[in-house]
Amino acid sequence: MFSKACEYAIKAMIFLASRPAENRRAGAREVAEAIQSPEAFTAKILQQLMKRQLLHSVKGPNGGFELLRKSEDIKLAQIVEAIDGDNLFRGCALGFHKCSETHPCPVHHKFKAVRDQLAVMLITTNLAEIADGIPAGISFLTSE
Amino acid sequence: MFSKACEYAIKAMIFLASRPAENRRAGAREVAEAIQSPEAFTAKILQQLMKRQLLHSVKGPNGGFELLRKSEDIKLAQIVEAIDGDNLFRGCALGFHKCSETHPCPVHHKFKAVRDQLAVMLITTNLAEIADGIPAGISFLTSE
DNA sequence: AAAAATTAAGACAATTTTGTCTTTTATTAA
DNA sequence: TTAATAAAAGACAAAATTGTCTTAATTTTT
Repeated sequence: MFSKACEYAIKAMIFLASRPAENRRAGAREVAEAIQSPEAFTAKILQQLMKRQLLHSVKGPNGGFELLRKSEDIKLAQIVEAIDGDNLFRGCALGFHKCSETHPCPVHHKFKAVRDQLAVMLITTNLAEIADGIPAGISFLTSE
Repeated sequence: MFSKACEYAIKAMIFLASRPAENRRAGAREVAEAIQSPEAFTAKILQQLMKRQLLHSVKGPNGGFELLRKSEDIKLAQIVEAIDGDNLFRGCALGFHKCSETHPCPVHHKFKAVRDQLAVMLITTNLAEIADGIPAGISFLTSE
């Protein structure tokens, strides 16, 4: 569904959002350990999330990354779009550029409902609601 | 959403299903031209679809590929599963193997509805219903 | 039987994605 | 002010996906 990079991005953002407000900032190494992802690759992704205005970073000792906005104001769609683009939830399932309601590919109508439901979910779901389950022990971010 | 290989597979199967019953068989070149895909790569995919019991092939002059079963009896899910596996419509969105209803990843409940809708659609949609629009001029299989 | 057409198979190549390493730059703390 | 820490940037490497080419095997037609 998502690229590996996007999976890491979502996990990283959830991890940052799930930390106590007074200590939200975390370094790339800490993030990578928490979400069990390759450190250097994760660092690249965190930089992409910065360029897309989702994260902010601080260099030097005690530096690291933190959410640029409140977790309530960051939507899943923004993270996905930052890394994978919006093709998954807006593009044609068969890859046609000119596929539309009036000029549909053979599976257009079948996929439309699914794609729209996915789009609505990604656009309306904010980080806070999915991150809050972690400290509460209701959902998990590692495979153990 | 799907790999390129899977897009080609779906298009190829739709193309074959959309041909008149008396002349359903088509060679790899003909298929590739019809769906505007690289010929040799497409031939490989047709071979995969054969191994997965979705196509049958005949060698020699006037040879080619044809559906092994009636288009009504071939589901989209079988094509997708043959090429990309079932991860898209059964796996965890964040890639966890141990993600489940009782041990959910942070986005599990949010994605469950979407994934299930996708699964139902893929499993219930047969080739006939999506291929019939092509000869009728209602849907298209090329970008022109 | 021979020639032509076509799939089958496997090696090879290009591209994209994923992942690593090294050097530089900025910031903090001592 | 210096040393330590951490992000920034970019080159490099590995793996997966996408795509090509060549040779062999099979079938049909003549």
